[in-house]
Amino acid sequence: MKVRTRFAPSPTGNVHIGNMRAAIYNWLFARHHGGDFLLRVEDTDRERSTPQAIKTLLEAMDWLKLDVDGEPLYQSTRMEAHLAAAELLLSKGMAYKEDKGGTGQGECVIFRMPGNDTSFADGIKGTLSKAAENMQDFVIVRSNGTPVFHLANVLDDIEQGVTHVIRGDDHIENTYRHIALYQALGADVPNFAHLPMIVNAQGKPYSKRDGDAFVGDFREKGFLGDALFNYLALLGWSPGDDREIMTRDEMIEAFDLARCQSSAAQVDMKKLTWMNGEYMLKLTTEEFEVAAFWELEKAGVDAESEYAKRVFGLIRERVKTVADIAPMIGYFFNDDFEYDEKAVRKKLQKDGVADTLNKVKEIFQTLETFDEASTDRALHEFVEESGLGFGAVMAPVRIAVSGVQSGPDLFPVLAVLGRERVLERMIRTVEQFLT
RNA sequence: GACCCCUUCGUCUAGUGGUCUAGGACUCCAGGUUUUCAUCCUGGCAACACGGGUUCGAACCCCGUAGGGGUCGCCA
Repeated sequence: MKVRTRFAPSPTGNVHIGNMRAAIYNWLFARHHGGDFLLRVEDTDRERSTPQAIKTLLEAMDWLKLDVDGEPLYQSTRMEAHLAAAELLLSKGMAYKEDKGGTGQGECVIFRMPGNDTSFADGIKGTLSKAAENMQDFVIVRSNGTPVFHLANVLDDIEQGVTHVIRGDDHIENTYRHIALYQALGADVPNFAHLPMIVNAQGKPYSKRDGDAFVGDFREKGFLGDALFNYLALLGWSPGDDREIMTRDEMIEAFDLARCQSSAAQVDMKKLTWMNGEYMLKLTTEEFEVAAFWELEKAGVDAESEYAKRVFGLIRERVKTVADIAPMIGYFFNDDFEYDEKAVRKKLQKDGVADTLNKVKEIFQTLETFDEASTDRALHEFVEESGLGFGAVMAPVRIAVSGVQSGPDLFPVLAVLGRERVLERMIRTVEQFLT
């Protein structure tokens, strides 16, 4: 039978990375087996399920390149079928109505647990079981007449022909109920696999306060979709060898539920950042330029020029995230850049620095050409003649033209900025800090 | 409280009875290359939760304890 998995989020405007990882595993599993990966939008909460929220969800999936087979099923269109099934269960005596009283809410429909012990083979955790006496009847239709999650979820999985339900392990308890529902409805029980949760840096479940846990946040922080996908895929799963940076095809080929971890995993931003850096390196020059362009647009800089492309080339291999780009090269586009206080205090405001900068300025003025090779040669000569350390010359010059003490190779930076700008900045720096 | 799940370096993990004085990656630290910055290279620190069994032999099997997490009739 063809494998069919699904991702069934409720669109609330944010997609938690725990959910998104579940989506990734469903996708990987389906692709590995040549099956279908389906989407079901559980939009029964009309308040929160706005068109905007659904759009956000689809964008997140698109960003991670999780392509869906077939049309998405919107749960809100299935209410009649859900209620009809409830009626059927009622008529067979498998469910009953009850007025919970007190609140005067009216009668709800309650599913009657069949009273037998249940166990199932979880694809990740192995055999799980629960005794009948520990399972209670549960509500499937609210007193206001709307179907509850358990009913809707199971019916829609049946409708979509889902063969493998891969979801968070907070659903384990629900699974016993769902199995009873499948059986009561005369449907085949699918295979289940329960993923451990993703926790915050304190090892606790993510809460609203933690931030950091929504897919959109990672995008805003400058991470690449492919990198986040790779990172999340490896958070709770490993191919069994030492591979970490893997292509989609490699991950699809190696993916196996049995190799998934059954304990919770913590997100490590440092490792994600490292991995993202590796992916930044893999970007083509064009892809990098596009990313850099948008970052600068966001910062209000017009970066559509040959000059900008030269600047991008300087930092091409030294950014870890796309968010690193703008702050690293702001001084190329803005003459009123800020000076880093610490850099000024430690490297600039020292005896002799004014002298050094003035001399270097004079040297630069007299150079026949002002390019990478000539400035390089000239500064080396100056270092030798003056007897100053290389760092004692380079650092002040760098801070004078960029405001910071670290950055791309200095000589190319000088060349791209051009003689005029370099001289202006050196003069201004001396006036501002050294007089 | 009841029921269920989980437990290898700080973190992600490899490991399915002997090859484990426990391997890799990220982080961190120390050297080195680069007469700037970053990269890069080499090395180092660092773990089988605890206690009992079973076995010639246990990180791997069993039991217990502790700790963490989840669920507990109208959220999904």
